[in-house]
Amino acid sequence: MTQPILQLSDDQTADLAEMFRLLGDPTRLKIVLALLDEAVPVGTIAERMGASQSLVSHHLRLLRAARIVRHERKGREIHYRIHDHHVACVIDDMVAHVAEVHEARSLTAQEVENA
Amino acid sequence: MTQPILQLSDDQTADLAEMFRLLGDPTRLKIVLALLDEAVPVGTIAERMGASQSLVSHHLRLLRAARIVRHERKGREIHYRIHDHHVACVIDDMVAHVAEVHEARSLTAQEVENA
DNA sequence: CCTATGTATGAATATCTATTCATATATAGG
DNA sequence: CCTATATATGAATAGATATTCATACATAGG
Repeated sequence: MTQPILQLSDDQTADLAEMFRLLGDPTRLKIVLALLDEAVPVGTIAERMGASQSLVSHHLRLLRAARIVRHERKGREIHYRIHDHHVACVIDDMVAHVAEVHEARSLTAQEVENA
Repeated sequence: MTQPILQLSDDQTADLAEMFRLLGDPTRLKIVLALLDEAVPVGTIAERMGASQSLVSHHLRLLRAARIVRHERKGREIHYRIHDHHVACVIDDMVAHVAEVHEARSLTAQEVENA
C-alpha cells in the first residue's frame, strides 16, 4: 500500500498541526488517554494524574475548544470524555504505533545520535 | 469496536507526546507531509514551502532524532523521506480524520464557543 | 439563604521554542 | 587545491505556553 498524494489546504494543515500540538503536551495527553475508556469528572482526573484541579481544568478547556473532548454535567460534577469515536481511533492508532516501536527497539544513545 | 483499556508507561506516554509535539508545529508538519510520497533534498523542501534552508534544516534535525524521517546522501544533496511505513500510516490516519471533519462540519464561532 | 463542593478563570511567570542571521562543514568538479 | 554548491550548526531573540496561585462561578443540600 503506497501513499496517495494528499494535498491539504493551509487551513487543514493548520488544524491538523493544532490537533497534534494539543496532544503533544504530556499532561494533556495523559488527560486524553484517561478519557478514552470512560467519562470522568474533573476532580477525579486531577486526582488520578496527581495534577492540580486548576491545571486540569485549563487543559480541558483547550481540548474542549479543539473538540477533542466533550463534557456533560452530572449533578455538581462535570464529566469529560473523548469527543467522538474518530478521535479515539486516531489516538489508539498512534498509541499502537508507539507501543510497537517500544517493543521493537531498544536503542543506545549512540544509535539515536546517528539516526 | 470499543477501546481496550490501554495502560502506557510514563516513558511511552512521553514518547507519544513527543511525537505529537513534533508534528504539532505547522512548519514541521508541512515538511513531513512533503516527504510522505517521495524523498526530497533539503533545498527543494525549503523552496517548495517558501521557508529558509536553515529553518528546514533545524526542523529536519528534530524530526530525524525522533525517527520520523530518515536521510540519505545523493551526491551533494541529502534526501529526506519518512522514516518508515508505520509513521506514514499514522500521519495518513490523522490527515484522513481532519479531512473528514473539515468536510462534515462548518461551524459558526458560536458553536465552537459552546463546544 | 447559607454553606460546601466542584469547576472555571484571570493574572503572573518561568520556561521553552520557532525563527533568523551568520558561519561552519562537506562534497563535487575543474 | 580552489571554488561553488548543498547542508548543518550555533547564538540570539521574540513570542508562545505550561504551571501556579488566588479567586470567581455554579450547583446541591440543609
